[in-house]
Amino acid sequence: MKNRLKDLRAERGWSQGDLAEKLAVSRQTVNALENGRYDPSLPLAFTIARLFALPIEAIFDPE
Amino acid sequence: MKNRLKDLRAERGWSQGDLAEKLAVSRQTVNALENGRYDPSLPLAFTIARLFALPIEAIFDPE
DNA sequence: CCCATATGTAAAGCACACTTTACATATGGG
DNA sequence: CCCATATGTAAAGTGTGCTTTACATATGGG
Repeated sequence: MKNRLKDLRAERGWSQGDLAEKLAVSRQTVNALENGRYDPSLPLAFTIARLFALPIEAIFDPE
Repeated sequence: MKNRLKDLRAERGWSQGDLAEKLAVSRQTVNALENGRYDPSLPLAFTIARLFALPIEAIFDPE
């Protein structure tokens, strides 16, 4: 599953640690998501979508 | 996390087994999702949304 | 009455989502 | 140069998403 996390984060000038804090997950989790090592849980996907004020479908692409 | 699976399935006159087959998961998984025992993975949420032709946010509610 | 179909649930097992701790490397500012 | 910050990754542990097999119960049609 592809995602636009790295772009969305960079647009806002946030570090992975900043994003992790806002999402209440570890920095390693953010890194793993950005680099496609695994997909977020559905609840985390909702948290991410809410943070960026976008639909889940606008951030994640099942491809 | 709440979801509208049971309603959407009933509207179409499908059994849990029918839905499981269309989603390519086990009937127990459909039953567990409908009864809120756990949330689907993000890929499965996308499959469900595609099947019902609805956005993920129209089916699942993180509450 | 039977039986087929639908639903709920349990147990054991595997894979993955996420954690903490830890280390390596790059980069830019003093 | 140094050091702080940012990023990538690894290992071990926990919980959960999903599987297969299995059993119990309800319900409606013949």
